Amino acid sequence: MVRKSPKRPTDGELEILTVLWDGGPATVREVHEILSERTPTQYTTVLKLLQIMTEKGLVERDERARAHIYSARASAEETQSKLLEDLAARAFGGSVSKMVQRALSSRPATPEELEEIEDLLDQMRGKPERGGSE
Amino acid sequence: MVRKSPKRPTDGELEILTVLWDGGPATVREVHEILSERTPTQYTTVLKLLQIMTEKGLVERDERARAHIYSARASAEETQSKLLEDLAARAFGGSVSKMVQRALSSRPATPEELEEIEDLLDQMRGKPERGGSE
DNA sequence: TTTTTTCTACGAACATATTCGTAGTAAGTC
DNA sequence: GACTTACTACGAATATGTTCGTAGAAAAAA
Repeated sequence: MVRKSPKRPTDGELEILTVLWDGGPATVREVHEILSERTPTQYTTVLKLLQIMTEKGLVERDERARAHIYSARASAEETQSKLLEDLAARAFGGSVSKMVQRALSSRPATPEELEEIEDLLDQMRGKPERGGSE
Repeated sequence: MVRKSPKRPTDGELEILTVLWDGGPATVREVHEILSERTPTQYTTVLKLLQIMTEKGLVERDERARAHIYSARASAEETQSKLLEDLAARAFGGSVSKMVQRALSSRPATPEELEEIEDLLDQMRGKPERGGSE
């Protein structure tokens, strides 16, 4: 058996996490309602996924009420960062900045977005110490 | 049956594509040799994957010699861009620039890298029209 | 020519993800 | 209390990905 690294969330899981990040803790019904606007799905499909995600530790479940309330265990920020790290490792030889460059060169951003990115760069130049992960 | 969008390459497929991008067209043996340094794998596993990738159109196969020669069908650039688009869609509400910002803020780059990114931004401000792929 | 090596094809086992139906139970309604 | 609705648990079918062994042919070596 091959030991896989912490494994990123699957597509389905990520969709659900997105709902939870956007709207906060929610019941199966609520998740299902939001989700099925985009992707027609059966109620029990969402339920099952949430149960699996609970086992995996991706979400937390509050069982006090009859309708359990699920919430994302990791923040959007953390998960997004991990996904990016993962993609960088798999497709960019581990180089986040190569990845950023590809992202920027293949898709022009609006002036506002450029501005924001610019600010970020300034900020990083100002204090090049470690801010976040890893 | 749900029609999925063009579907990104799987992990295994991406690993092989990376080898082909780096070293150019190669036989199964060559791919296997390079690959198995990182990930111990059986020869026939690589063979099978390459066969599947041929069916899927991810690689092209030159059968003139006994040992077939495989080459990546899409460039690294194209594929990387697609992977980024895909991740942006799945995890960043479709916003590439949000994704870039997350990538930059979670992982400081070296001054050289910052410089490169800076140049890219300048370039984009110079000509904000569509430049590249897609 | 016989033997050994190198290749491809392919089936099959196994793992993981996804989807949904059915069963059973608790809660609300009449 | 009887009936209907809302929920969870769970099994199972299906899809896809991954891994590898075996068979057979072609080529190279002896």
